[in-house]
Amino acid sequence: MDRFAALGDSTRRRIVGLLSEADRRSGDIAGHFDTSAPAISQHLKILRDAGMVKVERRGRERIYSLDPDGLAAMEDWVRETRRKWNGRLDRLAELLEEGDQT
Amino acid sequence: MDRFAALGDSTRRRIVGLLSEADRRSGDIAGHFDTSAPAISQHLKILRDAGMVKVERRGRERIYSLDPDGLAAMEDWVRETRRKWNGRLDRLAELLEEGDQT
DNA sequence: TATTTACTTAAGCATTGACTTAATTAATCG
DNA sequence: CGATTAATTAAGTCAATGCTTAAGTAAATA
Repeated sequence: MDRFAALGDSTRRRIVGLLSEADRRSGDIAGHFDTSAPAISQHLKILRDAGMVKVERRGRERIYSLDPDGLAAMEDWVRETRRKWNGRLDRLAELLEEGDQT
Repeated sequence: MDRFAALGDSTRRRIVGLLSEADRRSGDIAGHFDTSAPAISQHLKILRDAGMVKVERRGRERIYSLDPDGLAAMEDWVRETRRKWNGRLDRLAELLEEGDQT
């Protein structure tokens, strides 16, 4: 599952939101949801595979943190899409000015 | 299906990419893919419902265009997530400076 | 007006995805 | 060591998703 598909799920988006505020233990994350711990663990695996979060083992706990590279990749896509869109508007404006003979 | 789920599919992301470059007829869009026209039509409906694209009827053609509001909503989520993440870094830097007694 | 063109909607099917409970792994504590 | 705690992996279920072909709608054209 790629980054976008991973964020297509609202639970996973909320997890990313939680991790943007602070690093958290797996159980801590699960505590924010009504679903079972295994379900959250599965979501975390998907986010890990998608490069959106990182884990660090600490004793029997696993500390999850946001992977800024994953977020940056998202930003890149959005920015590029926006850039192309804006470029069209700019070209349109140029055309209008030409016709205008200002 | 919400905006993020809609963009979770790579075909739909490519459609959005195409529309960021230019408005296009339904058939024109379908021509960029190997899948059938009905499949693309279904994707377009999902993007429409998610507020990512708009349609305008012109004779028997349908002209699709990117809905910039939909893109803006995406940008908002990404920006907010980034903002919180950066906020953490800033607070960390402050703590380091305090301890530093510079 | 009959036909073609552009596109969507319907129906059916295979796959994927999210959830559950049960079982497993691994670290800590009495 | 045996029990508890933290988390993951396994197995199974059910709904949702994406695709296909067939059928339907509506505008343009011969």
